[in-house]
Amino acid sequence: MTIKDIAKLSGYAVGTVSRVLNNQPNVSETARKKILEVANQYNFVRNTNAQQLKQNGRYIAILVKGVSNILLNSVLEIIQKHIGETIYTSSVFVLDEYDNEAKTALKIYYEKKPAGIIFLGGNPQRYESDFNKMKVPCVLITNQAANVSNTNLSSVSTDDVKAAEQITDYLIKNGHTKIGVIGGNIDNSEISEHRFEGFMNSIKKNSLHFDFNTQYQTTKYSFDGGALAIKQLISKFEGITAVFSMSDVQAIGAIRMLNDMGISVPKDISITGFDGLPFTQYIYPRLTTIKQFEMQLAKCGLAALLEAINNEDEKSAHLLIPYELLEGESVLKIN
Amino acid sequence: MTIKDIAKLSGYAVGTVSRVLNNQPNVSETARKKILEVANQYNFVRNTNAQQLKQNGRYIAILVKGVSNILLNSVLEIIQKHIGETIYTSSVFVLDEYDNEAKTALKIYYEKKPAGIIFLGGNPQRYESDFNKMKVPCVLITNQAANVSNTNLSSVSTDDVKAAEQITDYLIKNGHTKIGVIGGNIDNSEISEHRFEGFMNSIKKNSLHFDFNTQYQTTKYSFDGGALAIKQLISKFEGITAVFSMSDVQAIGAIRMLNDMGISVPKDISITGFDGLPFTQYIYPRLTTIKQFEMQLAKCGLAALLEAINNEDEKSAHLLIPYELLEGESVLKIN
DNA sequence: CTGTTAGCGCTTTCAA
DNA sequence: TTGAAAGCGCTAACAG
Repeated sequence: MTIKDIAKLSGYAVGTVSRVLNNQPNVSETARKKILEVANQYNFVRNTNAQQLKQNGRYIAILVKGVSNILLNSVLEIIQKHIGETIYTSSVFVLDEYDNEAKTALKIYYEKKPAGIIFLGGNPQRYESDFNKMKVPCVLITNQAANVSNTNLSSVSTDDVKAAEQITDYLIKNGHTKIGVIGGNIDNSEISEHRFEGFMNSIKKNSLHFDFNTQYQTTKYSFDGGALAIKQLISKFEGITAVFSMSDVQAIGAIRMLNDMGISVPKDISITGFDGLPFTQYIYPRLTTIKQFEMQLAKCGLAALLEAINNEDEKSAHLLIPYELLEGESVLKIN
Repeated sequence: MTIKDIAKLSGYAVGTVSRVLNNQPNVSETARKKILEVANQYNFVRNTNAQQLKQNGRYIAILVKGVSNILLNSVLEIIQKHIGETIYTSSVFVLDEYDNEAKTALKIYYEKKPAGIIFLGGNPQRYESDFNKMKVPCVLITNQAANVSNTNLSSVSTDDVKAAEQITDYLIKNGHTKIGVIGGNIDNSEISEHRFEGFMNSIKKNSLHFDFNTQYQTTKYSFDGGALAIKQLISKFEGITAVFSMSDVQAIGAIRMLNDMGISVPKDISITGFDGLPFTQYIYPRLTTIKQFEMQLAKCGLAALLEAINNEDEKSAHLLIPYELLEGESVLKIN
């Protein structure tokens, strides 16, 4: 079944069929009806390869960095659904933590000539030389990409700075002053940098003291990372009563490790997370954390990309999405 | 950059360039070298749309049902990586729980003319009329598809029956005889059916009594599903000391609900899960569960598909992958 | 409003 | 071993 067949069957020419299928004007109602009828009858579906070959630019590539990231997966699902309602087609490429997202994107860029690229997670702009070769609108979702010279790149992310500040405020309000931090490397992870910035804003605002060497533990964003980090933090930070952890998974890993060491959460140590993953609200103790809104991240991200695709002269945008502080059971009020 | 350009630049014709790029014979070493050199120099990448348009059949479609399923996501990641090492290209389509995977697959089938289709999760064969229209090898991963007339469909899954039997044996060995079950609808979920079959094998083998009405609670595969189910189970099944839950998420939901009701796991009630998701080993109590091997599911699944693609006359295969019983802390030895 | 046709970039015969 | 050329299914420009 090709449009040629449909043309023959309907008695019209391929041009007319194509016009109907693309909802273009300049087609009589009669023709439209007849052609649609035949197409439906034979369950006709356009060959996207041929279509894409002609009109380079009805295609959006989605790169997901870290499939095991539950947050990204919800966002992905929403985005795919919405793209389906536009004139664009899309497909998704899955990368693991160690892949170079810019390199992969570049390959796809040459291969498929997409109209736009969506990065879920990752930091493509870090690999400047590859990234800048792409002359296509890109949007980075969940990670922030401000301060980037490349005007192709928009970003939509949670306001990490504000959120981190608020949850730290919450710890302090509950009487904690000796707060340790579990996070990523603030020198090469934008996310960690922003969350640390927010944390420090709160610390300063409340005139507390913070010694990076003894109170901050750099580690991976994983259960094990959290487990390892808390062990070191406890041994080097005397009197610690609370931990600000930069992700839910690290917090969960830390809590488990504390349990294994005979230290109870929140009785002995309070802990907060970041992300608001569903499962954190089903464990004991329910985690006090920052909930990110997947729906908004997804919708705004896609909207920003489409905007950039359609308005050539549009500058890149950098949006911040609201968040919510989930009060769980992992923080104890002291004093 | 098209192969035409490469042809011009290298002094050869497009035909020769194409042959080189496809590693075909009948090309002189000189030509091969020269062309590869030029291609590399200009960072040439073939336009896959044009390629696919010609040779319908170097493309594998991957349908993922339920993105939030962590197990499927690991499997997906591995599969995509491996396809990259073959002559095939792939892309993934994400469906939610309520989408009809057979319908979606059929659309892709017409649109893209794939060489094969991989279903991660889902039960496409349930929608026979649509499913049977597809004359392409398909493989279903994580779900079992035996007893299916359609010889296009292979499946690779964990041996649910055996695994369920073994973990039930484990409960019984620990002194439990009053065991409730939290699972899906065994009438329309193959997975639930198999796991229940295994469970019953153990029950019978150990000459225990089981009353479906009071001891089985049907519910969704989700945290909330588990939470709701345990509540009902407890109220209708007097003397219950253990719960066989058909998924980790249901088990976690149930444990949280029990906590909220002041019932302790495993002190008052023992619970087992199924899937072996990473986070179940970082919570308290560590879940006793069945670990499925993503790596093997992925590799065998892809292998089965490629096999079916290459050997037209090959019958569909139905593989069972081993599993492992993870002994956590959610089961108490009684008696 | 409709039909005809060039050509997207590639692979693959066929002939040289 | 190589080149020339047909054509995959579609869109869009042009002619009518």
